[in-house]
Amino acid sequence: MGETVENARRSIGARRNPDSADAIREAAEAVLLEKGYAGFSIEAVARRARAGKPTIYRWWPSKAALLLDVYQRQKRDIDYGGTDSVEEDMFRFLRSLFVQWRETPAGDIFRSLIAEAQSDPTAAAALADYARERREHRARIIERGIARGEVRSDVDPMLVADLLASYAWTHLITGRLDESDEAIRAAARLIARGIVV
Amino acid sequence: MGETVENARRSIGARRNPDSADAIREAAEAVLLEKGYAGFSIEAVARRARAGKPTIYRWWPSKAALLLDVYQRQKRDIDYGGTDSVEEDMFRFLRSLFVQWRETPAGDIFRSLIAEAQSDPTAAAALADYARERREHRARIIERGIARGEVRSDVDPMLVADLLASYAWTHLITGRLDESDEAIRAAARLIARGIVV
Amino acid sequence: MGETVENARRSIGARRNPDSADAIREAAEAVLLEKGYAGFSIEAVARRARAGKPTIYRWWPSKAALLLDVYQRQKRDIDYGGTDSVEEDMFRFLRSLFVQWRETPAGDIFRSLIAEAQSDPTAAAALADYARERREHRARIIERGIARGEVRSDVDPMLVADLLASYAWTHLITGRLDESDEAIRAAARLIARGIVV
Amino acid sequence: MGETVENARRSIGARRNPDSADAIREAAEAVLLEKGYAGFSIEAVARRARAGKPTIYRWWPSKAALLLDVYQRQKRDIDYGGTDSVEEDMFRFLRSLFVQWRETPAGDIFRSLIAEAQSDPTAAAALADYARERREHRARIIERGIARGEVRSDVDPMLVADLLASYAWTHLITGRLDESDEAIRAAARLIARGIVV
DNA sequence: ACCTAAGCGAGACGGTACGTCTCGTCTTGCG
DNA sequence: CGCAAGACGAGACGTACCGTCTCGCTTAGGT
Repeated sequence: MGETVENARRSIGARRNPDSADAIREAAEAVLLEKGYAGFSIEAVARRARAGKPTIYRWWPSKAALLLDVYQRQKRDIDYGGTDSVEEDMFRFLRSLFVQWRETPAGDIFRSLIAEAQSDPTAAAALADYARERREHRARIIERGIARGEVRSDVDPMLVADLLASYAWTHLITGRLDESDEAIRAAARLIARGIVV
Repeated sequence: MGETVENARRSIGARRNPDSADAIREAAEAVLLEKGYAGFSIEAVARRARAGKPTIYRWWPSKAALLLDVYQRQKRDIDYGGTDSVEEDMFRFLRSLFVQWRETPAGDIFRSLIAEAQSDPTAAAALADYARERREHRARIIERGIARGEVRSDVDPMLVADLLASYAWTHLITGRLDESDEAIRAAARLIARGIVV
Repeated sequence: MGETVENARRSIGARRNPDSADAIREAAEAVLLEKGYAGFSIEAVARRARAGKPTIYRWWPSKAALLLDVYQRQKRDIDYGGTDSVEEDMFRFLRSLFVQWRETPAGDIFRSLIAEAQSDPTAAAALADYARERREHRARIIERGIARGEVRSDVDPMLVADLLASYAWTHLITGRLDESDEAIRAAARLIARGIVV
Repeated sequence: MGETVENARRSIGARRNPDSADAIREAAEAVLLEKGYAGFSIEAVARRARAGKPTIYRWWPSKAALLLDVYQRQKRDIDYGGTDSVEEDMFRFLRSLFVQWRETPAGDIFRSLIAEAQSDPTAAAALADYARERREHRARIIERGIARGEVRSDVDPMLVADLLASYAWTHLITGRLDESDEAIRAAARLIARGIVV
């Protein structure tokens, strides 16, 4: 999986060199991990990847684009439950997300992306798109609940997805990913109570 | 309110000059408003306030400290309800916060503070402190509900406050402060249903 | 000679841009001339040259290096005589140096360099090197005198060169470059008498 | 003599407090010794002396004034010979000066004063005055030589004094105070040969 | 015995410069 | 034409001093 380039990468002609792109993504992730968002600069990534800065700018127009790319590359599947209980499904989703953010670089990367989005409109747009897509995806938990008659039919699945994500995001950006399973379950239960028939 | 200094501010002896402090706070707010978080630098604030950089660093150890100061100075009271319905109280709190963030500089300032906290640990600590204090304050809505028997006594008021704040924060940082009253009420109702007896 | 850059200088690739180097040298000289050593700062030079500070630091590690460069760029040839009389050769050397220091920026630049060397060890080293090289060069006047039998063979040419330079330097740093030809010749004659056979 | 102030110095009424003046002079000397000219700032002296900056500015209008004061306070007598040989007298003077500059703070202080004089006109004037006075003093060595018939009567004593001082100053400012007695004697002999009958 | 005047330590003030960092752009020379 | 390399103008970073200011205190000398 694209281990560190040893001697030197060169151009492979008039087209994008996938090795370079990978090296840059890996370097970005490594820098983010080691130095955090504060030390995450295009300079640092280029140095680390032994890549020229223009090569980065050529393919990722902004820091945000690189962050998003790295985040999606890094992200693994989330447990969306699939039990016959919305509470259980929501609990598993939240716990799974908390674990992933806590134990892989994904959390730091996503925090960086959120930070970047507060000043860079393109990052903001990308983040908004991504968030909507994820909400839609998570909304299926509720839709399934409605379908099997567990959840009231007048509940807006997107609103519930929004509440779930909000809870997770806010814990991420305030450094509270260390919530216990009980605490997470309590949140899931509270929301579940609000929506079951 | 913050009239332009005419000739020049000077030292007023071996103690802090409140005029300078005010001028700096005002300049910080103005820069943030005009240039956004991306253009918010100590240099820019100093230039705008006609203050020396060391004067800023003397009293605000970091950009975060200045941001927080400006935010608290800017913040006005929030409607915490006080009706005999937790749903109504929560709705009023959320709507009032959305309005304030949308229609005053407070929203942009708080977004900046959140962004800053993702890279600056002191900002993160300050933000966490502030958030906890606010949560405790908002939890009273629920405590009142429990006291009058409207809310189940096994509900954790801090968890509810957390959910409320999460909803608001996430809408702030994803640029969705334009939710309709109906949407906000739907969120409040959902949570309320989950906690009433 | 040093026309003003019109639109903007740019990078010309991964190598030094001679235009920038020249612009910086010219700006340094101009600043030194107009503001004197007290007003000679890297900031001021960068401003004047419309160059970034890092560009200056990249090529001149210290103020001293820039000063020395400017001095050598500015310096023109000195009359080292070449007559058949050491007295006449020494006189011409001294007079030529006094004239140059008095009538061109070289004098002020060299004074600055001496001042800088009193606090900056790298400047001190550079100045010591330069001084030694110049002494060796000037010592040839005496060596020629020894060769043609005019000067005693037990005279150390470097000592004589040292005395000559000392006389000039001291007059420079105490603002006594306005010595008459007679005064300069008297000094040359005194030293000559001490060394002829 | 002027031991470290223990508790605090205070005003002693509407007149200069000699204790403060002494403490400042001592602090100036100590700072110069420990940090060198580069670290010699009014701030540093004030800190060291536990004095207010205005107290320093009140009595010494410039860094140069303080330096000169400290130099004169520090300076001890020089051996002006008094033998019946100008060469011996000049040698003793030079050696004595080299030793003093090398082994006491005087050398560093004087270097600083010379540096300061290159940018500060008041320092330059003070230095020029001081130098002239010292030259006149040293010229007596030659005058005595003329009086006893050892030195040619057409020799200008001030020129000889100038050459002597120049040799010493230049060695001071180029860090060559470590000349051997032989080297110093060679210089004295060369000049002596040029002036004896 | 009171009052004024000036010196004192202290330290904040508006500034300028420091030397370093990163930004995003540019151009080269190789492949 | 892509690539590594790295220089470029720009400008922010946080720190050190600059020289000035005002404070609250102390003391001496004139009233």
